[in-house]
Amino acid sequence: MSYSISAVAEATGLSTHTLRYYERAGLMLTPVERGSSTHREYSEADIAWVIFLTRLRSTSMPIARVREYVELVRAGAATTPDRLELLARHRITVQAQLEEMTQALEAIDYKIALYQKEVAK
Amino acid sequence: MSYSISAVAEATGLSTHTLRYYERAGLMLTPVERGSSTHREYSEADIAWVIFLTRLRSTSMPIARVREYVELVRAGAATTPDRLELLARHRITVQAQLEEMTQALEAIDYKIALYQKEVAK
DNA sequence: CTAGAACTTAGAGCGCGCTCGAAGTCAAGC
DNA sequence: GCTTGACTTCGAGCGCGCTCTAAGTTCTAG
Repeated sequence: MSYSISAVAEATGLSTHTLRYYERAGLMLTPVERGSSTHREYSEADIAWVIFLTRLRSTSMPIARVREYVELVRAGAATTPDRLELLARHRITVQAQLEEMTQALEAIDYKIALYQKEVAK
Repeated sequence: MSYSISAVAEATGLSTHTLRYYERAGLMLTPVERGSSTHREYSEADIAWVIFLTRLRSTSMPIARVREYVELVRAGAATTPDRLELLARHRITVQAQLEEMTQALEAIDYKIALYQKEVAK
């Protein structure tokens, strides 16, 4: 079973523009298949990868670093330790972001509480 | 007691460039005082505001929306309900970001675990 | 008093990550 | 077979948020 680019766009929340851009940018594990036509045919595995990709992006991994990671994957099993390290490093930044965001949420909630008290008067 | 721009930069982690940029962009509650010279003299309140500002920014509130908020604050107590709504709306996006990031962390941890198993072999 | 570091303004420049446009090709339904 | 809308490539354009530059002024230490 394969999926059109618009189906994948719908499924992932990315635009078709962005999907093509990611492919051009070398972020796919392999170029997407074309079947008999010139149209892209995404496999389930492609979609799973795009979704993981968006996880990396949503935690602000720069596209260049995603590409590094992709290149390691393409280079085969020997790069597992490098991939591990890349992800472990990224994990640290995600943790930091989570903490920053939690702090920010507290600050916002504090102000909200003040304003609610004020409005309730 | 007042603080030089470089002291504030140090305290907040922003660059002096960024601090001036924020002021120009209308993100300060009032323009920073100049005392007897042309140099900025930040008050404690200014610093507290800059820090809150960075909380909004670190949760991806666009500068234009921060400015809206600032303008409401400047407009006085009558705008409290509007400020409340603005922050409440923003809170929703912060929650969403937190959830997205938590999901991403899980995905990353899953891969890390796989790689660790692989490496341990 | 002087040297040098820190500050000033205003505008230009930049990096990132898309996003769009143009011009053309292809596929599905009538 | 034809129309209509989705697809193709590839380069240009854009919005955001800084970041830097230049040229000049001011503060501080010796």
